[in-house]
Amino acid sequence: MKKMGPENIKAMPSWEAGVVELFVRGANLVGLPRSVGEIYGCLFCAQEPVTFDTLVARLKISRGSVSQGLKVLRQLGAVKVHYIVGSRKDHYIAELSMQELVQGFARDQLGPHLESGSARLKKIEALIESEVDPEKRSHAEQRFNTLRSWQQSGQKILPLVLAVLGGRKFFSKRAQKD
Amino acid sequence: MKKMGPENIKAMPSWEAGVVELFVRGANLVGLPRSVGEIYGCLFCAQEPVTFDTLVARLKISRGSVSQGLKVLRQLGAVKVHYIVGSRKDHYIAELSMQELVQGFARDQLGPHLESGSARLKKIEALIESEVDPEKRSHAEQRFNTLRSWQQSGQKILPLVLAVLGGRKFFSKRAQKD
DNA sequence: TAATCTGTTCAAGAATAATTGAACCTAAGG
DNA sequence: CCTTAGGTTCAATTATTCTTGAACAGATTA
Repeated sequence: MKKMGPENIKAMPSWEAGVVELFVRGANLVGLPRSVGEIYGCLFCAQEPVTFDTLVARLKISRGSVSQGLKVLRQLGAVKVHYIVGSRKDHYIAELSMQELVQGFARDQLGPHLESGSARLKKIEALIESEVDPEKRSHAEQRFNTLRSWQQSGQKILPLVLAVLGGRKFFSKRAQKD
Repeated sequence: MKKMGPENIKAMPSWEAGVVELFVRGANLVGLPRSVGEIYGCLFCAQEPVTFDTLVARLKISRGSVSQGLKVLRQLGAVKVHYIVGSRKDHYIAELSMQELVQGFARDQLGPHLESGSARLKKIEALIESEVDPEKRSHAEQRFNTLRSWQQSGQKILPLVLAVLGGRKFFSKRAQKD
């Protein structure tokens, strides 16, 4: 089979650089590493599926970063693998549906936090009932109720956001293996 | 004037420790340093206004951290200073209105990002019009439109979130000096 | 004015998080 | 089998962010 010659490694056009920068800031905003933003940005701009090696060349980051970044993005549902016939390389494309992106983020990044938060609230409640002496109990309970009401508000918001973005359903329990 | 004896420095009750932990994780979730979460958590639990020194003692963190943490929290509107008569010390109380907290966060943390994002979008648009060669122009424009539609969705969401939390108005331009 | 009390600032050090690159798999080709 | 291409892993390095504490500034009192 044909050996691929050196790839498409011409410099990134400036509008793409701008988009990449935008996604780098976005990634940072939601607590993801810069490299993840770069990779998504690059795929977002691309007209055709992009290979691993092209990402390394275009972004000038290490193979390790690309591998890990793609892993995160696949897991979030932000990129899809596009298998191309006579090529052993994986080709990647960006998921452009905001709905998908937000759902993936909610599932993988927010979900676990919300669950653990919920567990912690239960613990706190138990501690209040068992360890706070009566004179202070009422105040502690009041604060606890505030926390719970915040949690409830939070839970209302997520589905709402998904609805605005055109989404239908919410996250169940997760699936998708590495 | 009377010299204050050594403060209330008994160990933090375990339910408070739990709440502090919760806020530490919350702070981390929204990109704020641990110490800010600790301080807010401590104030949140307190029955009465708390002094600077009490925070240092209860949380076992440095005066510098407390000073900086309180600065952030004041700026966000998450704590208020409560002036108490015959005391030169500042006393702090936590703002318990979720609405206030979210508004402050939107104004100080999100706002600037959204504005700069908007500016970047304009730049990208200009670059596409001026530098992308015709065969690729249409694709680039299509991607740009996707970005803009995402931005618009984002802008719809914020007021909506504030509404769910009982808020009325949104952020204008900011005020409040250090 | 000196002395003390409160709190702030910021450079230096400590702690975290991200990136790199070489070793390492696995599948396919020869 | 042995080799190579394509990717992944992970320990070590590097970059970033947080915390600390000593020096500082203002404000009050003696």
